[in-house]
Amino acid sequence: MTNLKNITAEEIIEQLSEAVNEHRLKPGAKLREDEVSEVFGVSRTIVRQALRAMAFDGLLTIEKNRGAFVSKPTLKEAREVFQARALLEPSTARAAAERTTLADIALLEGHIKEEHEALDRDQSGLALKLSGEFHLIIARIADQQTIEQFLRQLISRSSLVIACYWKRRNALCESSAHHNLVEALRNHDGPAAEDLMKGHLLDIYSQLDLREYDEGSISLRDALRR
Amino acid sequence: MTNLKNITAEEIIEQLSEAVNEHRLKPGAKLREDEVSEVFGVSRTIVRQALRAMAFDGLLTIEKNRGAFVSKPTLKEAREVFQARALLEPSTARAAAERTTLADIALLEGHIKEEHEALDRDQSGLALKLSGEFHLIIARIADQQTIEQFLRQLISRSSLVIACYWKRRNALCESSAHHNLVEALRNHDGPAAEDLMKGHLLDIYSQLDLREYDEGSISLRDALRR
DNA sequence: TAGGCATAAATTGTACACAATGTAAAGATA
DNA sequence: TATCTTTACATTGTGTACAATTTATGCCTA
Repeated sequence: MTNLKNITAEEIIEQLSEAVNEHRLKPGAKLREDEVSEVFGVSRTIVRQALRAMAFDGLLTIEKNRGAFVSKPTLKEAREVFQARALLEPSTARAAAERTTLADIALLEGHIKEEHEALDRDQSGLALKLSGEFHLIIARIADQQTIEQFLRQLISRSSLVIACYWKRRNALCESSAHHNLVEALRNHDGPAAEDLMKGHLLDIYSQLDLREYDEGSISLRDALRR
Repeated sequence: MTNLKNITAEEIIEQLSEAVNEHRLKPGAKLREDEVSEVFGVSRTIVRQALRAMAFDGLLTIEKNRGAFVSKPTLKEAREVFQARALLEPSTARAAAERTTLADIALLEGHIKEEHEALDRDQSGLALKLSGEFHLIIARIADQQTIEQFLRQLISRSSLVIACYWKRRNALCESSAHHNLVEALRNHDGPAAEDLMKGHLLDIYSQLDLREYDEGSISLRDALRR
């Protein structure tokens, strides 16, 4: 991959996170320290730093003496992630609307364009990553670094949720939600941006299959008893 | 301190975090790896794990090749922390109200009692920590682990903000806000809990001195030019 | 053949040595 | 004296060896 030496932990985090967000690394996948250190040409020390950092963001789950795995959100976690986003993002979009510049608009539109192109090429993973970045940019426009950090985690975890619970296997529905949001931002219409974001999140949420299934296997015995 | 061996990184995080939350470790304080490892009787490897973890929560700031310091929130960060809390906590309090049990009430009242006792003994640091835990318990009652994690960070960082920007040096004002919140939760009155929490956070925020001061020193030259 | 036990291999966890860097002290020069 | 340089020291960063643990393999027994 990147063969130039002096690869830093941050670069590994960047690349691995991207792979997770694009679903090239799927929930449950194991990341062996030796393997990663070989791929990037660094020592295990650096790799461990990177894996730990990603675990803090919830992207990986580290099981003691067993290793690092791409996290598999439970149903509860999946719901919580979108509940948290529902609290943070609409207000943030409203705040962003009041500060949006022309450069911001251009950036957002560029992202939408790339996203569409990715979808046309059936690179749904890439499209998903770009879609997530779109939401992050809005937090950046709002100039809310603290919330942006939280959102970065939540959006990455959303990607895991989508990997696990998305209803239609084929395509990410091509909605005009992002386009409408950009319009609201362009017009500095805070309330509209807030409403659109709220609706957009509900829209995504509704396309997840979060029905309760038998979490059990606690009661396998019960399940077999007729 | 704890002399029994096999001290784990988590225990170090726990103890150091407590010290920061109680203002026994003040913003700007340096945590040398050797010193910490001596105190806890563990190797630097473990200490480094702990310090890194705390840095992720924003409690410490690690400067490359210089070490770990208790974070000093900037004015902007201070505002952002409370803006984020304002988005998360009121809704969480409302959700909590619908699920509060008698055991929860007892727990919260116990906390309030301890907090008062600490204040009576002039242990304002301890009171502050207990006050923060009160807010965390509400998130736990709401059964929102994701939000609880974020709040844990935000509340710790609030403690740093208070250490840096609290107006009156002497006492944490003895308000009845927590007591009123418990009443709302007891009555399963979600809207009331939400409003009380919103007001409570504004109340704390208004007691911070977040006036813009000359962040500069960028322009020392300008400052001296008459 | 299935299950359990012992052994070997693979993998992660930790300590430590040394390298890289930053910091303070002493000396030199003007 | 003040400022810059050099030197020595203190502290953090990284690679590696080894310990602890888990996982896989083969063997034995019922």
